[in-house]
Amino acid sequence: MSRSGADLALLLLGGFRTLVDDATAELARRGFDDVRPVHDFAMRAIAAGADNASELGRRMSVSKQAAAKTIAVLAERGYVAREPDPADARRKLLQVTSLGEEVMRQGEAIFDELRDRWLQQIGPDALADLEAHLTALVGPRPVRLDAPGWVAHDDGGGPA
Amino acid sequence: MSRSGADLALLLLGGFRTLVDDATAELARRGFDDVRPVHDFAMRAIAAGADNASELGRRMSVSKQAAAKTIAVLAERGYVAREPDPADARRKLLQVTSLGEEVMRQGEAIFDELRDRWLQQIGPDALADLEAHLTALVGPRPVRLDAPGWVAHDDGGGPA
DNA sequence: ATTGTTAGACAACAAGGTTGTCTAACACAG
DNA sequence: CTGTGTTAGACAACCTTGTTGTCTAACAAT
Repeated sequence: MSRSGADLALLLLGGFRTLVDDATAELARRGFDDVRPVHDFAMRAIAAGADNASELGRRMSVSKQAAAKTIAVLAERGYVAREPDPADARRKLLQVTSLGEEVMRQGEAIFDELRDRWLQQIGPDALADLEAHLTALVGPRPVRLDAPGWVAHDDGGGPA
Repeated sequence: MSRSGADLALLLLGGFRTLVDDATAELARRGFDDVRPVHDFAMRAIAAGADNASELGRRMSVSKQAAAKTIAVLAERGYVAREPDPADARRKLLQVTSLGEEVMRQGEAIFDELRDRWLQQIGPDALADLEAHLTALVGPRPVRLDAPGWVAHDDGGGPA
């Protein structure tokens, strides 16, 4: 019964990965095989007002160089456009293209469907509790999606 | 305030990262500043019987080359030792050193303390529920800790 | 003995991150 | 207007964790 703290961590990671892997697979099935959740996340930040690389970096708690790399990929694949900012010649204005918006729409729908499936499995009350408790525990920390070298151990059951 | 599926994913990631970041920081504070949770995880697998690179790769659902790289790091830092296997000249026997065992011990203690803190915050019942539900939702999938970009690489590379 | 499988090493490369350095452009004194 | 500081973005070197591909040595089994 009594689980270890490491199990808990693994469980959370497992939940996250289950969701994300399924979503990515489904997104690929729908024709977008070159987008990852990070990209979606970045597009959302751009759409929400982070319209230049430095700002995007700040919002994602990542260096501006890292942000620039992500943007380069996104631009290359046609999900965001870059134009010179008329108001500041240093800046390049970012804009999510209609293709990018389509990805965000589909991504959202897929994640919602996935959540719905969970809802069916454990019931609305349990899911609401889970979310509420997690929210309380995580607190108001900025969302970072990076992190080289994370996880912990398994213990007890042993990796199957 | 019905949340979106994406929020749920972010919440799970947030929970995981909270735990892991705190644990890594605490481990560093205790003198182990060159170990990451992945390393801990690998050591545990080794201790649990994955005593050669190929087997370790299999258990961690990762290529044997990736496993070999991790082992190289672990060996370099003195957490595992490699000796030739007398029974099979191809193999190199892996063994967690006493230093490695110390890390595992500390890591376990830290994670348990962290879980305890959560327990204090939301109560034993809520935590038990959270774990039970997550377990049900994640199902029996193998633990993978990889994922650059959080998801499938369409194409890993290799010599052209 | 030939044939097939496995372990491990080496190499090239992907994707995401980090610093550091540099230039162009802005902002704001004085 | 000019000097000084800050900011945006680009470029480059490098880290980490992963991926394939290729190769040799060693084992296994016909």
